Amino acid sequence: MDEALLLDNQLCFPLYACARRVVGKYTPFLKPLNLTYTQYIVFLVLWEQKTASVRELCRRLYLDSGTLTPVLKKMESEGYLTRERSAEDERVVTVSLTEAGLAMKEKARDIPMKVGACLKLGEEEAKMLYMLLYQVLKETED
Amino acid sequence: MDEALLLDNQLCFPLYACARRVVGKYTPFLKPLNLTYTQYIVFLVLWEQKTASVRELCRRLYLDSGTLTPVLKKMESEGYLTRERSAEDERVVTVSLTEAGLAMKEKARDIPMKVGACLKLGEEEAKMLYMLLYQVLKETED
DNA sequence: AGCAATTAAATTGTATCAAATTAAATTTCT
DNA sequence: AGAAATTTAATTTGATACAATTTAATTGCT
Repeated sequence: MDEALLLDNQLCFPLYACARRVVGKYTPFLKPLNLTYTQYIVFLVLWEQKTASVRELCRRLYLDSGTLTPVLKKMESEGYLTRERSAEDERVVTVSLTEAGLAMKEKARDIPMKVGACLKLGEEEAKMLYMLLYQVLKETED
Repeated sequence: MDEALLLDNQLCFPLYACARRVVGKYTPFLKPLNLTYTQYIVFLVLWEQKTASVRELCRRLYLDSGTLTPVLKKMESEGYLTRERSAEDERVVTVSLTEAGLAMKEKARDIPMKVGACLKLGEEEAKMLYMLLYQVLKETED
């Protein structure tokens, strides 16, 4: 028998399933705000720094421009942010939060707490999981 | 400041990014076999048990029929499996591996090892991560 | 200065995903 | 038995993802 090929022996599998499950836990809280998960994580960055290039967003969110561009355009059309070519370097598109985008922060304030409650992980376990995930992200760079 | 809204404080985020990253590590090994990751995990189940209902596949893979049906049809059209209505209960579709599907197992044999090498996690860490992920999957059921 | 290499976004094509709906079969209840 | 409820798949719809390509701008090299 091929132990290595057993579904339950593959680390990738629970990782993949778990990510979809946890992202899904956000849906009931995001839906009333008319936000998707991807839009939400874009907001998380912009609530921190208010302005970012598309490149920076891609890097921080581990997403590529092919994914983010349409999401950003949608958010722009909904009035949550603006997209402008940089004057110094016209390749760069700078994304900036609008007042409406900033206002959304209040409505989303309690989401992390609510989702956290769904996970039922102890503090130590959450910290450990967090650490291991970032370790994998770091080790698999490039 | 809103600590909870910081991107780096959200467990969901590295989980989501990490899952996509690790799935991406399979691509270079799956592409020569002309397989996608989803097709690969369907194979993982079928290499174990040769036959499964769509329902069983959905449950084991944490995917729903909306995702699996087109994948299974594609794999059927490529000759890797068959789909048949059960005689006893015609709601049930039974998926069965063909010879070609079984033969694929040989070609995929070394994939777990190759991908595992990319992750660079120690045995203890891998075990811990694995355990925590399954714990989250269990705690977030229903 | 001028060309090559690089970089940033956007575009295109393929493959997922999940939620909601539909349709058919089966089970349960009376 | 027959209606109602449940179950299983399939379908439809909307939003992602990523790879590969394209376009335009900038940088590096000579």
